[in-house]
Parts: sequence; C-alpha cells; structure tokens
Amino acid sequence: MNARKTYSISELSREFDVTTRSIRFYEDQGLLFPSRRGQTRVYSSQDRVRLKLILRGKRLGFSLAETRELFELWDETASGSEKQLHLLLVKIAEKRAELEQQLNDIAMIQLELDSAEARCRETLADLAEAQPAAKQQQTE
Amino acid sequence: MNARKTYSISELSREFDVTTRSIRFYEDQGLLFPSRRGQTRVYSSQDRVRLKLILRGKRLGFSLAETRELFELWDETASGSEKQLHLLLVKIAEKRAELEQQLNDIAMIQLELDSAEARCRETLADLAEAQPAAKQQQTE
DNA sequence: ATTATCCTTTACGTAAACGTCAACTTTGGT
DNA sequence: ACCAAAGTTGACGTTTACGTAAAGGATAAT
Repeated sequence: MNARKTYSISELSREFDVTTRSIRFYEDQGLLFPSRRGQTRVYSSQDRVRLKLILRGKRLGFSLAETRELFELWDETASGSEKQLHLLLVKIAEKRAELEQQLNDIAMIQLELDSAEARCRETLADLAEAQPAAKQQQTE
Repeated sequence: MNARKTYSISELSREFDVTTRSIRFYEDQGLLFPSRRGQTRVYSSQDRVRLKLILRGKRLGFSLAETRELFELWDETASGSEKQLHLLLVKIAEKRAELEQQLNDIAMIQLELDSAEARCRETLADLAEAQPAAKQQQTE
C-alpha cells in the first residue's frame, strides 16, 4: 500500500544531486539503513524520505548528528516509554525554537537585502543621469 | 551622529556569546577590520553590526566566505561601476532565492514536527489509558 | 612595584563532511 | 564469453571553523 518502489544509490544520487559518496557516508553515520541485494544497496521509499529530510536539514545548517538524533528518537516512538516520549516532545520543542530563530534571521536578512538593493538601484539611477542614454537597455 | 561608542573584543564576545578566538578569526578571513589603539583592537558600532550579520548568516548556514563576498560587494557599492552594481543585484537575487528555499524547508520541517508531535501525544494518551491514574500529573 | 587581568601573535590540533583515488566484484547487454 | 557500467570497501586527503596552549606586551588596581 505504501509505494513499494525501490531505488539504486545512483538514482537517488541523481534525483537529489548528491554524490554516492555522501549517501554512503550518511549510512556510515547511522542515518540510513538500506537493505541489500547481495552486497548492493537497495533503498526503499522510506530511505528516500529520510535522505530528503537529511538534505533539508543540511540546508538549514543542521549537523548530521542532530538529524540522526531526531531520527533515533522518532524510531523509538513506536516502542517508546513515557520518558522517551516526553524527551522527544522536548526535542521537538527545541527544534521549533531553532526554526523560529531562523525565521527571524531570514526576515532580518531580507530587510538588509531590501535596503541593499534600494541603495544599489539609486546609485545606478544616479549613474544613468550623469551619463545619459549611453546605451539605453530596458531602463523602462 | 552615528552612535560613536566603541567596543573591546571581550565586550563583543560576551554580548554575542562568541569566543574572542572566533572574532579574531573573522578578521583573519577579511570579514572585520577593527581599528587599533596601540596593538589592541577597537571595534566601532559598524564592526558590531557586521559581527551581528556574520552570526546571523552562520545560523542560516552561510559560510564565512559567502558572507565576506557579500560584504565586499556591498563595500564596493559606494564607488561601484555599473557592472559591479549589476553583479551585486544578481548576488542579492541569489540570496533571496536561497532564503526562499530555506523558508520552504522550514515550513516542511514544521509540518514534520507537527505530525511527529501528534503521533507522540497519541501514543502517550494510549499509555495513559492502558495504565490509568498511575500518578496523575497535570494531564488536564 | 607587583599582581592580576586583558590583550596580542604564532602555531599546532581537531571535528565534521565529504572528495578522491585504488583495487575489487557484480551484472546487464551484445 | 566478455566488456563496460555500476557498485563495493578501505584508506588517505582536504576544507571550514574554530579550540587550545605558549609566550609575551599593556594596563589598572592594590
């Protein structure tokens, strides 16, 4: 029922634009556990989702260790004791806080970019005025 | 007119919770240019702003090299040729795109956290039902 | 004057996240 | 049967972003 397609390492490599070396490294670090056909790695759609999450985390500056920790806590959820579950809730709250901080940072940097762009365009306008109609691109 | 306070390296270190080692390293890498009183570094409020930007960038996973590049382009803006200015606009657009991607990533991860938390709470509820009133904290 | 506290440079060490061979094995296609 | 393509396991190299002394100069307080 759950999309039972499987993937080779190079398929995933191409799809997510990441080297096979990296994918194997993530496995080394305990983030992925593909099954094997002979000695060849076979990735399930679950593995694929995990890889997607790893890369998403990376783009946000999460370390592989952090991501792995979350994976582990998540995996324990099924059989988790009450303590484990509360711990996971705490971790989730922590991540939420981090993301809030990042949203804040992004908003601030966007403001910086706004003003940088404005100043940049002003300077360009000044140049255009001092040196009128030198080549007239699509200024309009 | 522009808040002319100055800062020592340890002041900045405390304010932003970053080691003096790091601050000096950022200078090494061409991100900061404090003036000197004798051989002691003296940071202006401009330098302080830059440090803030550096750290903000770091939290978003920007490398020091990337941040430095932006600083350099920005510094060139004042005396910039048309080409330089257009280049800066391009870079600004690139950064905007990155930030968009990050916003996307954050939104996705927030969804993941939502569902993780929900499942976690469900499991906890199930436990509470199977093992009723064992210690009754503030479940309500 | 003498601690104590900052600050400095120089230099070597390190952890994370891969890149880059090298040296095989496996496998699908002709 | 055979070759090229894809996959495998080491093992060592590299970059980034600092940590960690080591050895000494400058300054403020006692």
